[in-house]
Amino acid sequence: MDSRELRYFVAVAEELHFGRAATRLGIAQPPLSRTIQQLERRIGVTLFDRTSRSVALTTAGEVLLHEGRRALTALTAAERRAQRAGSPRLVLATKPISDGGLLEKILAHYAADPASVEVEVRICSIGEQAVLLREGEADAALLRFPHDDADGFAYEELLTEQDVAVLPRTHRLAARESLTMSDLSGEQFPHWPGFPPNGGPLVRDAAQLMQLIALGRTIALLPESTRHHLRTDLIGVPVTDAPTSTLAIAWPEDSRSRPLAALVEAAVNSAPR
Amino acid sequence: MDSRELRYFVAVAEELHFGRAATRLGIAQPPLSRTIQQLERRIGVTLFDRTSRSVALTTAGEVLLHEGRRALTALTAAERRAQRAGSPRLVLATKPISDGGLLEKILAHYAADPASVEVEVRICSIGEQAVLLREGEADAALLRFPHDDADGFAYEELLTEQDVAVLPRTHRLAARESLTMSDLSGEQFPHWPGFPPNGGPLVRDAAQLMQLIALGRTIALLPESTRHHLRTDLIGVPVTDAPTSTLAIAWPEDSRSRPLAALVEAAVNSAPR
DNA sequence: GGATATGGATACTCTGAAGGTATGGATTCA
DNA sequence: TGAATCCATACCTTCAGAGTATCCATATCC
Repeated sequence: MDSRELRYFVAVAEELHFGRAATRLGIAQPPLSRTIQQLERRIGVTLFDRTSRSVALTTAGEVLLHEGRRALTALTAAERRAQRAGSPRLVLATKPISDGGLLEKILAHYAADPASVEVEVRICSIGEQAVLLREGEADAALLRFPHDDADGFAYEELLTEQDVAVLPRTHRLAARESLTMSDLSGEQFPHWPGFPPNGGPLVRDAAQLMQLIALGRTIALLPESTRHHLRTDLIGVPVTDAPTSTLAIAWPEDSRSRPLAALVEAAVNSAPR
Repeated sequence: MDSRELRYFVAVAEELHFGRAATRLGIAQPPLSRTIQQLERRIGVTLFDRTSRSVALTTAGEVLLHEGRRALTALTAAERRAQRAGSPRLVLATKPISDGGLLEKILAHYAADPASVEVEVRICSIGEQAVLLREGEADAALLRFPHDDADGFAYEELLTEQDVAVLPRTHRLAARESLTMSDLSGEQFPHWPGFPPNGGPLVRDAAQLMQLIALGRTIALLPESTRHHLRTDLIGVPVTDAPTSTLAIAWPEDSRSRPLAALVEAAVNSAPR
């Protein structure tokens, strides 16, 4: 199959509207209609049930949307990885607050390796690391289980922490030595992107989250290590029965790059124990 | 990136010769040279070191070959899976001899499910199941670990067996009650495709293997269950310290098809214990 | 060392696929 | 019933991709 056709198909499948999809693709509507028809004819299945008023995916269309997206990201990933293969430099994707204080150690450890190359650290917004890794923009990423998803990646677990409640210092529970989850039952938690809305404010990055907590609009359960770099108007209070999460370094399963292997090793050696 | 360019690149990378690659692609050499030049220019890296006498992959080229092959199979897989999504039918890929006698049970179990759909069984030659699964030709495959590789697939282990030595009845060891690996040290084992040559005859399918064993040209270590359907001129002799192998059913990690889930369940329920 | 062969690059020509505009025809809605 | 919406069709245009002929560099051989 031609990747152009697939890109067009995905656009229509996402918009469920030929006109809008055409605009998004920067072409006129008629050639888009034709291309989709050609695609359907060539592969021999109907992809959309369309009336003159509505467009809906068929079962086959749903499958093609799902698998096709994968194929397209694989395509762009191939290109990006090839581009970056020339320049001897690693890109490490990480979230701003949840590196468990390990990031500096990892970089120092790795830099001590005489064969080390330059490491570019890309601070990502929430959930973005996996995308960067999948699209070949990054060589490795620090992920946090179970929040992040490592399917299709190899990974090494680095450290497991319990969450603490991050509260404004003015919060009624801020002075407590420790809390239990039931103490937090009435609280408003943030709405993480990619998760179902829970009534809380939508949060895209760490600074924004901290600001919202400071304003008393939400509170959050974050890994213990974040306590070391909280703003002065916030406080982290232990929660005895809080969930734990595990920091891991992940990389594309099939990568056989030496510098990457050294970086992973440095990360593992930087982890406690 | 355009999939056409990538296909052209892969052809040249595999042939390391523009003329041959062009022939293979069914086009003339000049447009191929131009397309590769355009690709290099667009992504900004040199993919081949070429003199007027030789063509060699650069590091970036190697990366693109590896990743690009993946992307192309993902592309064809997307198409095949979409094509097959319409017709309610499952394709199960398996090797001819190594189903552990389980295949019939699985099919019977599954057919008993009132919601079951037709199952096409594709008998594969060695190592072909993973390819069929990867390319979207099959919905599930019976694999044998550690011989087969399940990377990128989900799987359930079904049963573990110890290998027996399959010998011609005329073989000097054929009458023995049992053997050890050291008894077999002087024997000629077959050359499995995809493995380094070991001097033995290259074997592509089961019938061929059995024939070669009967002729005394080779012997093989095969799962115990194959003893039930050996030719009468062959015999399977237990080997006390032979390696074990595990039969598993594998499927594309991200498949969410109901009939497939039912088939997997039937397979698990068909397995001993 | 000159003749020959090999193999990728370049110059040019041409065709068809991809894109554009105009419009048709079905459905919804006021 | 008329207007609006939206996908399909008809027809035209353009440029990317394919072809042929040829050049140029290097290896090979007598």
